[in-house]
Amino acid sequence: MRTFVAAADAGQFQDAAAALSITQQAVSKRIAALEKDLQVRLFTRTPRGAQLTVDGQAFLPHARELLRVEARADASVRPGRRALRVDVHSRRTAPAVLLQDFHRTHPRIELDVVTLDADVHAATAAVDAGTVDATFHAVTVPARRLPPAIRTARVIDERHELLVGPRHPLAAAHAVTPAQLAEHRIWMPGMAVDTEWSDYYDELAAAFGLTIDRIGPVFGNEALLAEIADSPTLATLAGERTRYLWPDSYDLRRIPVRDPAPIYPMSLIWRADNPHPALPKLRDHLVARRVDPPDGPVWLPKWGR
Amino acid sequence: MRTFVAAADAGQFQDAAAALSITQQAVSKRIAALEKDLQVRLFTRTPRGAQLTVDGQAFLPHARELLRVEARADASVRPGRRALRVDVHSRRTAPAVLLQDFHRTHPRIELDVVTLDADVHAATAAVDAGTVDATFHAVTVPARRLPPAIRTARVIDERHELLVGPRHPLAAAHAVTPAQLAEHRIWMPGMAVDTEWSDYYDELAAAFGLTIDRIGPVFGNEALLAEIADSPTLATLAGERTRYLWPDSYDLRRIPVRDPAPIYPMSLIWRADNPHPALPKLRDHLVARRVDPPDGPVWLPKWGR
DNA sequence: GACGAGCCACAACCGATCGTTGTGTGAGTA
DNA sequence: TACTCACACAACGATCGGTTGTGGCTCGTC
Repeated sequence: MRTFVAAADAGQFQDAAAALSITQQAVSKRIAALEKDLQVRLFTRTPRGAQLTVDGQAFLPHARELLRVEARADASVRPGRRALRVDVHSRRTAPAVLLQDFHRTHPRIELDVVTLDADVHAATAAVDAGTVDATFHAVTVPARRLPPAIRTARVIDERHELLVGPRHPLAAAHAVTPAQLAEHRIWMPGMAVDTEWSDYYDELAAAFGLTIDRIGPVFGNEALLAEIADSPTLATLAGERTRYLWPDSYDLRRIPVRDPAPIYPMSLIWRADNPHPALPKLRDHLVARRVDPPDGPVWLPKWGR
Repeated sequence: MRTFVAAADAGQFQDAAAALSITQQAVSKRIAALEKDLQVRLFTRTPRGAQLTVDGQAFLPHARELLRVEARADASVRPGRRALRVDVHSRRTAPAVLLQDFHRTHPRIELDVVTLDADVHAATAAVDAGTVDATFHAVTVPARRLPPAIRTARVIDERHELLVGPRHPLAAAHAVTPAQLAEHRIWMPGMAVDTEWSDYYDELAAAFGLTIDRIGPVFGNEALLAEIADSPTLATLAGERTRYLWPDSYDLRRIPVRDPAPIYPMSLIWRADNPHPALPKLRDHLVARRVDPPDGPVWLPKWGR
């Protein structure tokens, strides 16, 4: 591919060979092999050089694209100049949404979004070890108990919505208060114990007398949404910016939880001595995008106050 | 890359090897070579299989993308299942704009836009020979004088705009008539004689007593625009949907030509027995997009009436 | 019209590459 | 302790892909 592009650019095999530091014969062979593979003639050879055929013309942009993608793939992992690597705990929640927004406004910055499937501590350790450049998590411990090189900045205050089906008693509500939820069953299957999320929802449940039910097999979000759409009693909580997709026929309602609005605070976590040039840009972007303060009364967990 | 993706999908080298019809050892070698090249570990080997490292996770989507691009590159030229290949005489004029629109509404259809730099006859010959699937041109001869397998459909009726700089006497006009243009000099450098375009503009000039000036060296569109921006007398004609880009400082004006509006009629040209499945879709799309009839009085060349 | 220059293709050769078979190592398991 | 499973290492052979050498073609020039 590289040889083909070089030959197309040079207009003749000899110069392309020089540019690639190989012989003209090698270029000829490579092009011939490519043509044989594709079963198509890419150049018309003339005594003045080689000109692209129509097929060659059509192929050229694809070849260039291939080289671009290869360079990006390389840049994504090669030590020293790899893309900014950020861990999110799910590709559907606020951190992923904000990263997508960051990518839109800074399309030139190479970004790799990975999911380590780890809690705060393991993810922080990964940042400390340098396997990822940053992660988004709720920081539940004071700064002095973190590894010394680690820095955090609170960049997300995520409010909640109640997700219910059309037959649920709250289906028509414009907003609900946490106190109102006490009478209803909140279902959040698959939330593991002893994580930052369970800490948060346990404290929330205790504060407002909620019943948050985490039992039941985990069949994934699609199954959860299908169950909720169908049930007159089940409901679940989700972050305001969480991306859920469901068929129109489900007729699910997203109802803001307010007065007070429970806030799930999340921080960007990075290493102070990480020299990646894109890191401060991400931080600035997130700070600028922060909804601060959310309007109306809010509720925060103890560790977030 | 293919081996890496297969191994990542399988979760172990053995199954990937089976899927690729090679031995486990070969997979191991390929992955090791890739890792050595990238200077990064992509898998953690366990007695249960191989799991992606964070680097591997980051690399995987790029690897998949590379394979996709490769498949598209292949499909763009491989005989039998290549992309729909359409010739336009310029990437800036209406046909290219309409193709882009077609691509937006049918993103799944592989499309290759090429420029043969040929007149109607040569382009029609190319369609007849099968080097391109279709071309856009003004058809100046009756259907019976075309090769028997060739079909045409008039799909574009392009109106014109006058392009002038801020010091031109017509700079402030909301519209101009062809008759008004008789007093002004129209500059269209680089328009070769004995082509469909020169035929058209010669007839237009004769019909309204215009002075269309085709002399002068061709430095390209950018140079033309710069000259026009600067001149109080020069003007040029352009198709309504022609994409021109110029700096704001040029302050160029695009003034519709109306009463009557000179129409440049263009047809899609294809071979009746071309079995490419995307061809009828393109034709239908173009017919649906056709502005038919353009409102207000129009002027057409003899061969277009 | 002969000749040289420029460019690409073909042929012979040779070292590197890549896949194969065979074997070793380590972790989990009966 | 022995067995299984999965990956790594080693040796070997075919193929690949590069180089050098050469020939054919076209064009410009004398």
